[in-house]
Parts: sequence; structure tokens; C-alpha cells
Amino acid sequence: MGAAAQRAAEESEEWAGVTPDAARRLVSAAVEAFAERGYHATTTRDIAGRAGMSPAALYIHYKTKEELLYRISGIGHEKALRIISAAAEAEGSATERLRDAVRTFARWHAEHHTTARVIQYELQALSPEHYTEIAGLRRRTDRLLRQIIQDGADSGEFRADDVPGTTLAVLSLCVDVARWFSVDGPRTPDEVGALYADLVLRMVGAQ
Amino acid sequence: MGAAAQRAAEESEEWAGVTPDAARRLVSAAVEAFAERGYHATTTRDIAGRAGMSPAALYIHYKTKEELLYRISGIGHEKALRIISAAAEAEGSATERLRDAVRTFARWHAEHHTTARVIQYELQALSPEHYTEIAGLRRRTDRLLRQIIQDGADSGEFRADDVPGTTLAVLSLCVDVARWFSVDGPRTPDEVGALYADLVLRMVGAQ
DNA sequence: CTGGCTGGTGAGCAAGCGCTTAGGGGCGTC
DNA sequence: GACGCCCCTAAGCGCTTGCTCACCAGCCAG
Repeated sequence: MGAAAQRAAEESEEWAGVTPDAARRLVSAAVEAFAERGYHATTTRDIAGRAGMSPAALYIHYKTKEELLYRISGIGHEKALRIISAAAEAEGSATERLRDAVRTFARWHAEHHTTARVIQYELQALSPEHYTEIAGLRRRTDRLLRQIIQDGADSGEFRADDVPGTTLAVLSLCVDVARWFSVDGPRTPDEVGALYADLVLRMVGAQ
Repeated sequence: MGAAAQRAAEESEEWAGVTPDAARRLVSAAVEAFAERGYHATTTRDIAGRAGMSPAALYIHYKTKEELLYRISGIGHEKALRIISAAAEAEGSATERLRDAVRTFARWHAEHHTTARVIQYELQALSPEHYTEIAGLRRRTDRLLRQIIQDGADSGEFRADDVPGTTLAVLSLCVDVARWFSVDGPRTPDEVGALYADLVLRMVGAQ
């Protein structure tokens, strides 16, 4: 299976963990709608319509519209955490791990920019309890990336005077890909990942 | 007048161009509300309430809620354009101009993070005609920054293989400050500006 | 054939939305 | 003191919203 075909399969399986089929179709429809118009501008009628059901059917699978957002946000953040985690725990120098982390993280934000847009820009629409839970996942992501940069600073691979600040900037750069990325744009997700990995390595004074 | 006092004055004068007083109070209230909750989650009753008026009073000064957003977006984007413009047209090397551009642009996004949040993240709530107009201002900002980076690449000051890509990343980095910046955070707007200017200069391979 | 379980529908409710309208108080002008 | 003008309010209209409820088709087990 080629890289493109493999990613196409991942795309269609993005919500594979959500069952039954109707619940998955609703999640998929909601992500599209939320990404396009925003959470508050999306109606439950719109989501149900995109999933090919009546408005009432949504409430068989989810108690509220916010629960749908929470499920999307949870799955999305766990995926993002797993991406950074894989890079952070791999063998190799801090430079190699940082390159891998930024390349895969930025690429994911480009490839899954609809999902990413929802999880990054609709956090405030979550209930306070759900927000707190999601914030925990975000903190873990942040810590993993900071550790890579700290390792590089300690080993002398990087020139990073302000490790927390640099971490913030790197994370911010990757996250914001979700805002501007367009499939009609000149760059593929792979190219975005490669470009951003290069820019970040220069930013930390590696190479 | 010290730098802090001067910026405090600028803050209170951010909407000085909006008259009469009631219209200015409405703009100011709307920015707060839009930044806090988002455009669609904000009600005209909330805006009017924050401005100390009845809901109906809003419609004496603005035809619709969208027109309020449009006024905010227009004024904000013009200010952002003027900041980049001042840096781009100053005397000095590409390195000096880029440092100044990033420092002032990032600092503005931190200092005026409420306004910045509205103009950067509520674009899709504008009417198509208004969006087109604002998009023009955004393109001019982008062009000015790209020209600085291009100048540095041409003169050999920068090592920028992909000028449009690097421009995108720099702009993205500064814009995203509006998303994460908090007055309760550890960094002042000045510090954010200084940090980001350093990081960007490394990113383009200057110094 | 029957009965319950799963996953769906059509209709509609209460609340809240953007926005309008009729009317009024305070002001300077003559 | 009457007038017009500007700025405002109380009330409410028409509509859409998130969500509910009574009901039902298909399907598999006994």
C-alpha cells in the first residue's frame, strides 16, 4: 500500500472507533458542519440532514449537540497526543525527534484540517467539565514537545534561550495550520510537514 | 509619557475614530463579547447590555449585528496593515525591517488580543461582500511581509528557500498569538514581540 | 405467529433569536 | 412656550433554535 493510499484509508477510518454506523455518520457530518460554519452557527437539523436522518435521530445517539462536539474533540485530541507521543518516545537525537514531531503534527493538521479546526477553535463551546478534561490532554501534548526541546537544549544540539516560549511558538505554528490550510492551496500536507520541520529546526538553532 | 502609559492611552483610543459616543461604546462592548464567546454565540441583547443600553438602541447606530462585526474587522485590519506597512517602509536592512515587523505585529496581537481574536477568527461570519473587502486588506499585509523576506533572500541576508511558505509561517505565528495570549500568562506583549522577532530571524537564517 | 428490542420518524413545544415599531424625554431654536 | 430633532426605551413580531414525545418499521428469538 502506497503512502497516499494508506492515508486515504486512515481518512475514511478516522472515526472507525465510533459505533454504530449511524453514530459515526453523525460525527462525520458534525465535523464537516462545525469546521465550515462553526459550532454555534451549525444547527442540529443541518447535522442530521448531512447524515441523512431526521433531526430527532441525532438524540438517539447523543444527548446534546455539545456531546457531539465533546466526542469529536476527545477523539481528535487523543490522536494529536498519540502523534506527538510517537515522535517523543522514538529513538534518536533531539533533532531527529523534533523534526519527526513537527513534520507529523503539522501534516496531521493539514490533512485533517476539518477535524483540527474543530478541536482547536471550538474549545470554548465545550461545557466546563468537558473543557477541563480536554485541557488535560492538551497539557500532556505540550509537555511532550517541551521535553524534546529541553533535551536538545541540554545536549547542546539546540540554542534555545527560552524553552517554554519556543515550545509555545512551535505548537502554535503547527496548530495554526488548521486555520489557513486549504486543499485548493499550492501545498500538500506532506509539503507543509517538510517545510515546517525545516523552519522549526532553524528556529531552535539546530543544524 | 512612558511606554506603558502611552500604550494605555492607545488602548482607550483604539476606537476613537468611532462616533458618536454611543456607537463607540457599542463597538467596544461587541469586541469584548465576540472575543469571549464568538460572534454567533453573542446576542444583540448582550452587546447592548454591556454598553448600558436597551437592545433596540443598537439598531439606531448599526443596521445589523453583522455591520458591527464589519466595522470592527475593518478598523482592526487597517491597524494591522499600518503596523506592517510602517515596518516595511522604514529605512534599514531586511533583517532590521523584519525584526521590527514581527516585533510590532506580534506585540499588537498580544496587546489587543480581544480585537485580534475577533478579526482573525470571525472572518467567516462576515457577509460575502464584506469578506471580499477585508480579504483585500489581508492580501496587502501578506504582500508587504513577503517583500521584506524576498528582499532579504535577494540580498543574501536570509536563507529562505521557500519565500511564500516562510511568509505564511511568519504571519501564521504572529496571528496565532491572539488565540493563546492571556493577560494572566507569564509574558507581557513586549516580551512576546521580542521573543518572536528572535525566533523568526533564526527561522529565515539571518544572524 | 408473536413479542420485544433497536433505531428510526413527524409533529411540535418552550425559549431565545435578530430586528421593528410606536412612542417619549431632553435639548437648543425661534 | 411650541417645535423639531436626536437618542433612547418597552413591547413584541415572526422565526429558528435545541430538544422531546408519541408512535412505528424491521428483525431476530421463542
